[in-house]
Amino acid sequence: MSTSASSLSAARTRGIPDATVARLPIYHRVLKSLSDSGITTVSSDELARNCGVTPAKLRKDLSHLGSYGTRGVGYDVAFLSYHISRELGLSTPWGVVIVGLGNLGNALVAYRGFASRGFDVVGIVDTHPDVVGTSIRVGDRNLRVSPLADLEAVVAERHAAIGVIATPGEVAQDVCDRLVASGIRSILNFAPVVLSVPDDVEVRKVDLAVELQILAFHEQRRGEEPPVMAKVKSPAGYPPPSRGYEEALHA
Amino acid sequence: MSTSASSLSAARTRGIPDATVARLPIYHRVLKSLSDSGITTVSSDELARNCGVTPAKLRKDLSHLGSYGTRGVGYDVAFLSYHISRELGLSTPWGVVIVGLGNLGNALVAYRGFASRGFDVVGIVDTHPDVVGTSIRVGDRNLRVSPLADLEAVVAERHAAIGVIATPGEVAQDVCDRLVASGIRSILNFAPVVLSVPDDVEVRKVDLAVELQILAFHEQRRGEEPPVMAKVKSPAGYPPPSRGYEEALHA
DNA sequence: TCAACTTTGTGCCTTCGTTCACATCTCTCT
DNA sequence: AGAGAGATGTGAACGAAGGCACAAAGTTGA
Repeated sequence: MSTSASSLSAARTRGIPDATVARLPIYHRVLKSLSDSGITTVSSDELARNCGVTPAKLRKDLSHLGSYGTRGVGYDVAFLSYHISRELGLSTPWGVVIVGLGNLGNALVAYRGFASRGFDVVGIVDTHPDVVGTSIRVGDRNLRVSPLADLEAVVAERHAAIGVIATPGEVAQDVCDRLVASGIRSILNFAPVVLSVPDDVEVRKVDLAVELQILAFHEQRRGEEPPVMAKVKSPAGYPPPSRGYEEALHA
Repeated sequence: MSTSASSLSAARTRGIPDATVARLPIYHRVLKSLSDSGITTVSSDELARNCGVTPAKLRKDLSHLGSYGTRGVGYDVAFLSYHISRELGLSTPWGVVIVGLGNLGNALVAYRGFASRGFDVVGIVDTHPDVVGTSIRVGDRNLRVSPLADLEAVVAERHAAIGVIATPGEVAQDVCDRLVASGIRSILNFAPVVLSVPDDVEVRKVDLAVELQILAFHEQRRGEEPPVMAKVKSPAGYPPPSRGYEEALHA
């Protein structure tokens, strides 16, 4: 599956398989879409098609939450949507602190999908003098960018529950350690490094280059050489010409 | 794992399990890091620690590529790194076309990790008159932003093999269809929609909100209520107060 | 009321992925 | 040269996830 990784050892929680949990947000989003279209009832076949999964898988997933469907009819869209959002813990918004305000950090702050799905950006942290102290519009209010030194205070005072790391790789572990020390136990990491954290902290990772490399693998395995890009040709032996190493997401 | 999903039916290719393929890019990156540190040999224990996996898993993964280690010694960093990059198809750079130049699209274009890991942004496409025609620095040269109408031509003439969708959800399926029609068979989708594609096209998906929701699920299941965010309280019945629906990544 | 039809929920089986444990091979030291 | 230590590669056991097929339950129509 796409770019993600969990470091939390507790594989499944209260009997709901991880694979199911990973799909619930999709179901939730599609249900909301259906609801907005005025549809009030949907069958597992129909819903599954919209979610890109098989009907059997969908029904089994939903069966882990309880029996919220009606045989012979299907699922009530609003009812099912509510129970999924409840299961996902979206009834109360979660505070999110974003660390790193480079290109990616900016995109994250501007991303309106956060607010619309139960998350609330309560803190923005960076080190660069040019941005620290400036005000950024997020949602319906303005947020002042805090210096890295204030990270712990921001997390504590604004009750952040989730930390997002959008910094260069070199400082990601430091930021991570400080987030953990501040009490954060859920981290979304965009930096291209493997973070080490205590067992009770969950880290999910999004790595754009990794996604592309997985695509490249399958592309290559289609039996074709990549469309002639000319220039660079693979070396006869090893090692290949080394490219610049670690590149950061944040400029 | 990070937000990703494969729609390509061919689960495994040439005997290398999907789960292994998904980890190879990590191994490759860590090996490069070790190499840059002057380390020439590494044991599976050491490498596994750096990659955040167990030694047994690492060894089994590598065994699918061949026997590139030396018993009693470990792996030659450069040798192993080369074979992984070869397996991933990174010996020749892949052309990437990015569609959508909003906040996220901009971050992607600026992301130097692409160029450093075997990918080459050969095309940037958008619809907005303000950006179409402007020049953007990507890597060591400038690229002119093409209008959406030229998508097919850009893909064909510049030999793009991978398409990246960073558009609002509403137009993602259209863009996807046109990418596929242009011959693209590997797509990385950042728009919060499920794309439908022919069987021979692989789509990987990155959805930030989904990642956060998975974190929220586990956070909730730690037995604690989210740190008091005051204000919004969950409703007694259903449905919950509906929030604005589909939000796009691209402004 | 009853029969035909629709759709869920789930038991079973297969496939995929992970972990364990150890045989095998290499290197080092005496 | 031989013994001991160290690390890989892998068979086998285990566990998680996916898919099939059908019984159970509900609806519709006569």
